[in-house]
Amino acid sequence: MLVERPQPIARQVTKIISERIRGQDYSPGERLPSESDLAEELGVSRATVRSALGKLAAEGLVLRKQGDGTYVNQHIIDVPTRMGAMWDFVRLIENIGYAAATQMLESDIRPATAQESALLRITTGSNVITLKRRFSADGKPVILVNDSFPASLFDDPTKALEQIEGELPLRELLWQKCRQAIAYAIINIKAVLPGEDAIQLLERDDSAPLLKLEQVFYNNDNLPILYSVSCYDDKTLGLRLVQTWV
Amino acid sequence: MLVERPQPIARQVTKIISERIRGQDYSPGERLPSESDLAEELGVSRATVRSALGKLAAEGLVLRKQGDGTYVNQHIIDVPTRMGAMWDFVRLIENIGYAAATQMLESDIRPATAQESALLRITTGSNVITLKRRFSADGKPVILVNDSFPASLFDDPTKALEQIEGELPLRELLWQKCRQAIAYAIINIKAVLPGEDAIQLLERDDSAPLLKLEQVFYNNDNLPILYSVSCYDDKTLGLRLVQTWV
DNA sequence: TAGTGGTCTAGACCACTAC
DNA sequence: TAGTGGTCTAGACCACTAC
Repeated sequence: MLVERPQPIARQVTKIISERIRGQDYSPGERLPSESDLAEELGVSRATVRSALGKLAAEGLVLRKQGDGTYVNQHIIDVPTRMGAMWDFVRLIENIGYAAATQMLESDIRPATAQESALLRITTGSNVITLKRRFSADGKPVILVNDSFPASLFDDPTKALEQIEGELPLRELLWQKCRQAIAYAIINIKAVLPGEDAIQLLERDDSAPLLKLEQVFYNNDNLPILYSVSCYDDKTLGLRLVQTWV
Repeated sequence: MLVERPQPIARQVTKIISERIRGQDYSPGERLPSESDLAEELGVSRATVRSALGKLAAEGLVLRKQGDGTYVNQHIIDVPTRMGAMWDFVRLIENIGYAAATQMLESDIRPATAQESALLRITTGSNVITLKRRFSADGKPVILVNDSFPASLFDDPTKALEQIEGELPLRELLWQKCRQAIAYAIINIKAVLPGEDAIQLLERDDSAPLLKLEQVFYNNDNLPILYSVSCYDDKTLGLRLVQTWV
């Protein structure tokens, strides 16, 4: 169950090429070796190389031109927030160059509200575990997150509450403690004026608007396992992302 | 140059399966036929079926379970905004169920500002074409867009200005008139208080915050070809999207 | 026209799950 | 244990571009 399996070859190739680009073994704007040459050099099939390059193209790290070649996209190297990483706040903050810190403000286990039971599709009154966390960049609070998930995911919910630490990304926590993998999420983005709560906890001296992200995460069996609401100080952080059409 | 080429087989397969799901030939939550069965039925290789299913899985329309099967994801069918379609405002509005209308408020050709010339990487003072457009949902104004792109993309910029109509998506326009295809975009999402301009043009009776999207679009040669700033009334429209981890 | 990326096939073997 | 999706290969042909 917990044996270390080797990474798939395609993933290894993705990593190798990605590191060559980031390490400037392939310079910004430069044309990569052809797919056939890469396949020969790395001792894999061309299909495997194409699979790896496809991943990098979807991230925007390379641009492909039929009949010509594959080029390094210098602009994307500095853009910290690829879409998939958008919700990993610690990595997001660190990528921009700040020191990230996580603080657990509250954690509780209590009956679900009507909204929670609807979104998480559990019976009203059954227990949810709730967390209120705060993320800081260089000591300045920038993100406020309220999470709630069904207590039934854990064998022993009360014990679970003690084990939860602020540092561990919820994605990891849900996998390690509950064997729950997140398959997809439905996300709602809004602009809001901060409430009293947010003004105080984000230490705002004004009431400039915040980004609010409401997210419901589903597992591979299509069951909701996490409801999360984040208030996001875009003045300090900036929510940047890359969109590709491949 | 303009001959109609048949769609790639994988794309056709994607379309067929997608339509079967949306038309409930495969019911919500149901397991699809196995990849081998689909391949046989459609007369294509399993690799082609997998390529098509990969696209649908990335959109969140199906969930794959190794050793088990591929399942229809009923939740996603109603979510209008897949990430790729997020910037096609007309489709966005219509998908939610409103009647969409586009209005060209201003169009101009003038020397680039310092910011524009920096973002579009053209020499200061060279001409840009600028558009101010407004999108409505059921007659209610909901999105305000300011576009600017280098006049040099057109052979005859002055003439081009006359040809531009509000209805045509810029993506189409850039392709049809300039043979420019958008490869990727870098997007910035912010929350702002609406300016005088926006309050008036979006006919707001309050000054509730708006979403602001700043986007720079690049072509396949990694040259910026379009700078676009959108103010977005999330109260009426809601910015919803699906994120998958595949 | 040589060389590039884009598409597709047939086949093999593996990891995993429902039964 | 039968059947599923996940990975990988070798090879073919095509569309397209730089030269």
